[in-house]
Amino acid sequence: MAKGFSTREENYSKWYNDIVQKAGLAENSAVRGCMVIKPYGYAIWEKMQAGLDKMFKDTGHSNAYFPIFIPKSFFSREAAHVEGFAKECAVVTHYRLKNDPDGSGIIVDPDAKLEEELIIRPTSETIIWDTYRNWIQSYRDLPILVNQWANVVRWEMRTRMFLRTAEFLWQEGHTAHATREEAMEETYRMLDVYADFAENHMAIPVLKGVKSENERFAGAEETFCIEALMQDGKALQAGTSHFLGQNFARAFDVKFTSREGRLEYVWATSWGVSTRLVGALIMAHSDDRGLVLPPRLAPIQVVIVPIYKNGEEYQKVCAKAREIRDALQRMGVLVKLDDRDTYKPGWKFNEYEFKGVPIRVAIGPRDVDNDTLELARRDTLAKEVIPAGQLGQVVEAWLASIQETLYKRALSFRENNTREVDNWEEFKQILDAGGGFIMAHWDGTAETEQKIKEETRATIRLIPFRRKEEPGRCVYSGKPSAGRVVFARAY
RNA sequence: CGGGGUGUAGCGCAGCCCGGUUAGCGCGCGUCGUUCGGGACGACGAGGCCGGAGGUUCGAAUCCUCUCACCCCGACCA
Repeated sequence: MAKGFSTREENYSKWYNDIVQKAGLAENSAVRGCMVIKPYGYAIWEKMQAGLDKMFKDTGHSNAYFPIFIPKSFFSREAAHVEGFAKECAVVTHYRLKNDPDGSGIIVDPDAKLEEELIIRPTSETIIWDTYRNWIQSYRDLPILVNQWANVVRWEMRTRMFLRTAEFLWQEGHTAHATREEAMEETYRMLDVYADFAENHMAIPVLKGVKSENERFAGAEETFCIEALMQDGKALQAGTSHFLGQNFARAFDVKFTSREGRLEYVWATSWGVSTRLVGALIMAHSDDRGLVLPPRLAPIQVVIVPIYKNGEEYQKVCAKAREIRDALQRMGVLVKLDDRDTYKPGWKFNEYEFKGVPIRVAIGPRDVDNDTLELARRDTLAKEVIPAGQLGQVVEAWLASIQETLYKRALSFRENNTREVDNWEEFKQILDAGGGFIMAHWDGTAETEQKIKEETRATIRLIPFRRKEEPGRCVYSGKPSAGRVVFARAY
């Protein structure tokens, strides 16, 4: 185990914080609840953005940008929406500072009070639908398929790096459609995009389903989500896609003339994922030696560490190292040659290990003489000496294999920690003994869900889309149930 | 907002109960030398308004009062 690292066993949340800190992903800032995302952490987010952005474009969406400030009155137009977000909004009340007359510093100028306060967006439905009103008159103007990359602010009581911060980065898609069916299709489509991204880019298997009423987005008719299981047995909501019905169209009076000449309200969706995904990535794959990154999201896929005793060897080894770096680069591999003379090879091995770099190539004088290279893979920690000429094909194979191994490992973890439970005592016992997903019957009432939450801190993560028809009895109330839902303690 | 904790060098901490020279340790940092295939070693060196304000005292990191900040656990949430 790495020096100065907590283990998952010992203290899971300390382990998580150690990784964030030691891998150089982020740090706390001078502002409570807000983090500084450091270059390496931001590079991971950029890779996520790139992957998702392409998928959004491929499904017909365009990016746009709306203001960070939302007039308070907009916000209160949709009743459920305000209700849901009111408690965590930052509000701008003034637009000017001035020197304190008593000379002790700077104060808010009381004469610069805003006519109407501005909310710093916790999400952008209201300002976007206020704008869409002017964009939409006819069915010919539909659909509108827009996405925005932005920051949002939700004044959370308690925060955790990446998983919950007062300000976070995300994307929010906001679409407008002529029919319920089309909007519903879009809601499903984007959830599939998220699931595809989670599984194929992040190597994290996810469950897809519908949120219960309690967990539904404020202002939505239905919220779909993907849920992943973290290594400590807690669930993490990794993405949501909302069918907003005509709620926002009504609130902002967005109507269009249909093909049949009728004036109708527009149908809406919204969907988002955030920098929280970075937290999911950490908790899904990393081990007691540090971060483990799936190759598709690794800012550095291969690091080359030269080994040498003196200046002469340094020249010789680095010349060869530069050759292989260039060769890998030509193949499109993200490769870094760390030829710094200020750190020792052993130090670098550890450094890149806790940064989660998938493949390490070590090259020393012996390798140059024998025309070999030593490769090590981060997921299994296996080392292998290969002929230098095979580097390209081995790297390619390993990157694919690491991506696959991580997914399979995460999948088998989830399978081993998903249990069908029909007995209330067992339900509680499993939660206290490591958690995981619990598939249990539920009577469908919010009251029962609430009671279960109060007694166990577990919530309904989702009602699976595809669940077998299996009549049963609610694990808590014993009342009839049409099928199992997924319970877990969640982040 | 409730409960618990912590503020002493860049980071992690000791010292505080029981007040008394120049406030200490580890890591990190700088210079030099030896090292370099899994976090090297030695020598020398730099770095502190002991979170802030007030008080008690001949004397405060240490005792008292007040304040501010942050962290952890809850409630709330992506």
